[in-house]
Amino acid sequence: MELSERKQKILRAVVEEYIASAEPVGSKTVLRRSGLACSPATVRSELADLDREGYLEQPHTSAGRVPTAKGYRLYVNELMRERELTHEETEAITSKLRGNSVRPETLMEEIGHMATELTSYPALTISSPTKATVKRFDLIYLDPNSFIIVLLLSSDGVKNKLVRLPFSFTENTIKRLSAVFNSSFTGIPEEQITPELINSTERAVGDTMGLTSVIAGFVIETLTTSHSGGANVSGEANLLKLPEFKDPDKAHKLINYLSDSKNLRALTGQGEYGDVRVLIGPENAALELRDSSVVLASYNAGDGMRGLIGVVGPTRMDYSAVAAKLGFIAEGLSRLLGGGSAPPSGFGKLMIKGDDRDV
Amino acid sequence: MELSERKQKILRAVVEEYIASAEPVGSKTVLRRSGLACSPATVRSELADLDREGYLEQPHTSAGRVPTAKGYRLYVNELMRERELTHEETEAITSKLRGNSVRPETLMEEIGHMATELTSYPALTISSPTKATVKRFDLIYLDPNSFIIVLLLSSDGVKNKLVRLPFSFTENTIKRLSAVFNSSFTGIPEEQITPELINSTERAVGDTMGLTSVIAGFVIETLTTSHSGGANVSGEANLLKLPEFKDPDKAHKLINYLSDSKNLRALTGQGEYGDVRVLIGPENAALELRDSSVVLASYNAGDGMRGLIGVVGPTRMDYSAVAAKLGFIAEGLSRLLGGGSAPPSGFGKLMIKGDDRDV
DNA sequence: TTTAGCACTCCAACTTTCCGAGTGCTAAGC
DNA sequence: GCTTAGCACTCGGAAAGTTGGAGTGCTAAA
Repeated sequence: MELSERKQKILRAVVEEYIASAEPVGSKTVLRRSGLACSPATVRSELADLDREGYLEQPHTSAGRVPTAKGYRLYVNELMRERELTHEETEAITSKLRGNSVRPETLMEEIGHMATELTSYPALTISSPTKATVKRFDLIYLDPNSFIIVLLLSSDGVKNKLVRLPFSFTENTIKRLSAVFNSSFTGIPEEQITPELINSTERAVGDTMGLTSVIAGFVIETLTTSHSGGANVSGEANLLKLPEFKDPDKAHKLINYLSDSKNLRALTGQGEYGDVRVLIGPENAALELRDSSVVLASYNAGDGMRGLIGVVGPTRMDYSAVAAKLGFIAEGLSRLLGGGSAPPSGFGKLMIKGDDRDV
Repeated sequence: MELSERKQKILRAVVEEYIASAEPVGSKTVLRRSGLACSPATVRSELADLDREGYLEQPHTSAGRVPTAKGYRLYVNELMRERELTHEETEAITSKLRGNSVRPETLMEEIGHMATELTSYPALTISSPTKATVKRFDLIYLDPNSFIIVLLLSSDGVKNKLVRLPFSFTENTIKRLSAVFNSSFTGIPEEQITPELINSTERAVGDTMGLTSVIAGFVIETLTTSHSGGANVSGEANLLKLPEFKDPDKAHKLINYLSDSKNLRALTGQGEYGDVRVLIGPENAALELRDSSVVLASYNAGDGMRGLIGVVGPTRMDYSAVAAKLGFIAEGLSRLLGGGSAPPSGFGKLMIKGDDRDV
């Protein structure tokens, strides 16, 4: 059922006013904000309708109206005006991305901080799990007791480890190991590194000291840990400034929930990069997020990997500004990390996608 | 001036009761807790004395007593009974340290989590800055446009970078570069890597493509970033459960302060590893910490580096348990990271050191 | 020096009062 | 039929008032 234009205007006014003030919105305020040419009484009857239809609700009789999740949903899907970023904002983001000399360990953390700063909500970043393989294998001989393992992964990440052992070996052994590993452990996914493969490699090299299994162990560890993507949060303290979290216990529960990266990874969903997903209150699967909203933008992290950057806040969130900012960051990240691959058409136009589940 | 034994017992009872209950402590409660054989009236007059001498204070007339910073200080220095860790606690710590396959990137973070869990206060870890040098230098040739730089640092950390350039070079060039760098860039601190050195290296190799400066740039970056030690916090949300942080604003300020690693690094002080430092309320230099306490244990991170692990909490903190736990963790870490070097005598006996500044 | 007794203080929790913003309803007007 | 002015009503929340109990300091006697 379609809402009349006037109802839409009123709903928009209520949502935007509530987002700004966190106070229930009354008929007079709606009038002031929407600029409609009618009386408060008319607005009141319209408000009562929107209330009946489930878009608004009253904290108690004789209070103003507050949007419901359904109301926010309609607002986000149809009523929200696209927020243009100011030049300062785009500049801040692009310069940050450019300026960063791409130290992959800290990049996502810094991006998270930037998102927090820009939106003043806690920000989270999630790197999708990858099916990495080893692209190139090297051992660097140091001395009779130690060598370095260097792995170049299919994602172009480089991992290494210094191995120091209580017995000695020759440079030649290391060279031979390096060659054998380079031919038999490259290009295969983690699950194909079976005990049999390790055994046969061991025999092929004539290794009697267990070097092979040490090295294979590192390969497996590297592939599995790079497999489960990383996740982090920043700016949790910002929640405390919001009136909806004046109860420390509420804040505590949410922050706790966010601080477990397992929970964050559960937010990973399907969707093309370029999407901005908005999950409003009860649309969230997790109980702890049921009266908060999450906005997630996904980016192309190169090599077919997707990553997410998002923020968490009260349902009363400035969706349009947040979505625009996150979308822009994700776009920049895709350019930075995604390499040559062209972004999907419409990238940057910001496609807001909601959850498909019934509410 | 020495306190009479009875006064000491009373002070201890007040501190310990207040730590446990967070409520001002009255004369009857002191009596119950201390087991002294006298009447409440006697205790009252003693309390009044301790009040006059600055060890205790009253939130208001006709309330019980609360320890002052001076009171806590005396308690920590002289009155506190050493807390023995239970077998479960020591077991939890040692097994965690043993179980950890020492992935240096995440080790300190995990240790921080452990400290939070054990003490239920926010935990922080700080790795001291190092003067690292390059111990060994390698370039791995991949294809005409790319190679990997591998640096073995004096701290035995290994750093690497994949370099991909828009022009091509031969495997031989890379080999030559590797040899030259390995001889001229190893063993020297960052400040000796001057433009002159880079220029002369460039000439020596006959490099006209700028490869030398790319590589030198990475070396410098690595040495300077490993130079400024890392810091991190975990478990900030735990503050919210404490009555002293029921005001979200207070919690917000403190959490914000802690989330800036610059501020954390400012906590680094002198002292041998093996020390446990306790900073009580106003003893803290930072304004934001003035009504909180910080307990810091330092550990030997090997190679002459020191690291800190600590927790932040209200002045009403269970100092003896916290100090014991942190001390034990630091001890374990020292053994894990500090390698062969023997711990200073008395390690594990837990030397509590206060701040030397006047209060 | 200790202790019992007592008057006094003051917070915290609970009620009560009061105000105003905002509603829904009704009846008149366009 | 939609809109609007008028009006009685509701309800939360701030302000003010009330009460009880825990705890104190002082005094005088043991």
